[in-house]
Amino acid sequence: MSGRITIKSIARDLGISHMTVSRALSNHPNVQKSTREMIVKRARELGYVKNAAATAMRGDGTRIVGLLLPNIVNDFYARFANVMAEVCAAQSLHLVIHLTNDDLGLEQQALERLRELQAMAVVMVPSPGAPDASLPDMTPMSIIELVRRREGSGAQATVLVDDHDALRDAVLHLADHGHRGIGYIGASGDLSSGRNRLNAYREGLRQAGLPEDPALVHTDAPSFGMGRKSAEHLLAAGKATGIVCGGVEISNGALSALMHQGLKPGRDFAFVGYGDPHWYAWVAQGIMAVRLPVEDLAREVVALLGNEPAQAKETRSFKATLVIR
Amino acid sequence: MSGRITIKSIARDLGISHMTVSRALSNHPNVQKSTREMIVKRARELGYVKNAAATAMRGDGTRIVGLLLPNIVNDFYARFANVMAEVCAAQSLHLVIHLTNDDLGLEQQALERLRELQAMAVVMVPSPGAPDASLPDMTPMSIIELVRRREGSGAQATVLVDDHDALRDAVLHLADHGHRGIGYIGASGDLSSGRNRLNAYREGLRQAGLPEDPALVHTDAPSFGMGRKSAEHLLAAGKATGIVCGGVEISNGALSALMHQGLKPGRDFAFVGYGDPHWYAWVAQGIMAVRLPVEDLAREVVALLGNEPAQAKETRSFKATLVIR
DNA sequence: TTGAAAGCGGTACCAA
DNA sequence: TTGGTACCGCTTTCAA
Repeated sequence: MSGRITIKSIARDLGISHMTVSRALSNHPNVQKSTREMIVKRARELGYVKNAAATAMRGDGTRIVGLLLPNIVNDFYARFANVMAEVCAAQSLHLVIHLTNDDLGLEQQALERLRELQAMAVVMVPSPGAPDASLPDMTPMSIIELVRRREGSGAQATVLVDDHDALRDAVLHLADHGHRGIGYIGASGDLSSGRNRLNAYREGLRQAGLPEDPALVHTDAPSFGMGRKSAEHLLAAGKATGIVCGGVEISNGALSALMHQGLKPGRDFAFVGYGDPHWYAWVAQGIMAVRLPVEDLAREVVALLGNEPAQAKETRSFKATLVIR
Repeated sequence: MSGRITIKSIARDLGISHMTVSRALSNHPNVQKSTREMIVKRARELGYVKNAAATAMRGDGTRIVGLLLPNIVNDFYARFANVMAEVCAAQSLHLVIHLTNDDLGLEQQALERLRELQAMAVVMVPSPGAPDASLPDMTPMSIIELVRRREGSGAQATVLVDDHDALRDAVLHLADHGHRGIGYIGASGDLSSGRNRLNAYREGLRQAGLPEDPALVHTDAPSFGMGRKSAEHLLAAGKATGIVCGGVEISNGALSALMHQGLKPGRDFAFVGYGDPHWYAWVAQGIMAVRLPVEDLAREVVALLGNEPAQAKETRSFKATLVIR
């Protein structure tokens, strides 16, 4: 028996109607017990699997979930993807990953491809910047925004990190330890998350009774390179004795600038990272960081996958915590 | 206009045959210029995308590639997945990720799901252990094995790391620095890669004129936990002054055992990791490691994706290098 | 309990 | 240059 195994090929093989085979393999009641057993046995022998394309064509939906991340090397995104993959597998969902590199064009391309696949849902970290308003809408894919919120995006739900207190506490902690020049490197205000984090930093300064010095604040489209460059500038300017980061890639970039100059974070220079890869504990005396609730985020996202697009737009957020080292 | 946009709905909308629409949107020559322009314009307005399921049903193949990895948190796998995702996107291939957790059952499940999707190819790191021989074969998906080779697997190709020299050199380097109790933690012999790495370690000992002490060698199914436990045993036994690792997860596990005991790798204890996450450079004085050619592996794998299953089974390997710190 | 027909969205093939 | 038909694999609906 060659070629792909279908219910029809099995039916031909057994000399019966393909409908009987279909019913037997879909656990429909109206099949004689003996017939069903024979069919199930033969199907197993032949290694039959249902053709997902045929199911999709009938309008029964795919079990495909898209995941759009800036990259998957960053510890935070990797861990998120890992949990997502595990939970999706448990529900026999397919996880299709696309990397956006924080680029609107790549993001748009990925969404289009997912629409071709008829993905049932897309989980995405929206890229910074304003997308072309004339783009076709993505219905009927339900879209869940992660970590960042894009205004007027038509997303069904948003799952955010509430990092306000953790970032404010980071500033307060550095101030408590005598730092007066506390720099901030974060995302620009394209997305609300960027603005919120900057506000948390400012509130920290205010509560510590420190003035805000614009020279100590760097904001732009977040990336590893941006974090590194900003940290280099802050170090060169010499006004800062500590840095608080507001972005996972920024954090690694800024850290690399410090390490490159031979500065030991926590000893030569105060540093609070954003996102807490396990190895932060092992660098120098351990690197302080804002820890993100990855597991909570992922589980909430998967829980939302089942929801119908008809539901009201929902926003959930989970608290980040400051890890002091 | 509601519902999903199809060539038929567009045809109805324009009062023409769906065949003309199909031709216009597939760049067939036999369409009048004016007609084509009108169709293309309308399709763009409506946000038409081709239905991938319909294409698949016709037997034209999907553009889906499966990727099976033990996990995606480990730096090596994450970087591999990242490069794969980038290259796949450039060729408008869909990358479907499944995590196996090095478990044969999960691996088998993932393969079955991918067969339902009619994935054109699967790239997989085979799990340790012997799979049930009675399992249905996976044709017509072409399978590419990564990093590990499973004997008699029916894979179309295998892309390996040639780490022999790097591991041997690691042992020689430690011996040069006066170490006589050099432990090894690696995978057991289920897969050839495990055996090869152990052999490289042995050859290093031989060339260094050191005897092999079975108490210094730990091999088992590779995992973070196995690496950590093995390292703890080696440390407790007190015969080893250095450890060489033969596996990416083992390496992180063993390292965590050292750090947990407050030992500084490279100062209190010699340590050679396997796989070289960028932060290895930042821990203690920097951690020595066998660096894997991630980029080469990924590009080779993607190059092989295009090959027809008819091709002879091909094996390519890329050299790892020892990074001394 | 079983079977036959129709349709999902495309394209190859033929007819006009 | 256009249009009609049939088919891919599966299930819903109706008929036997």
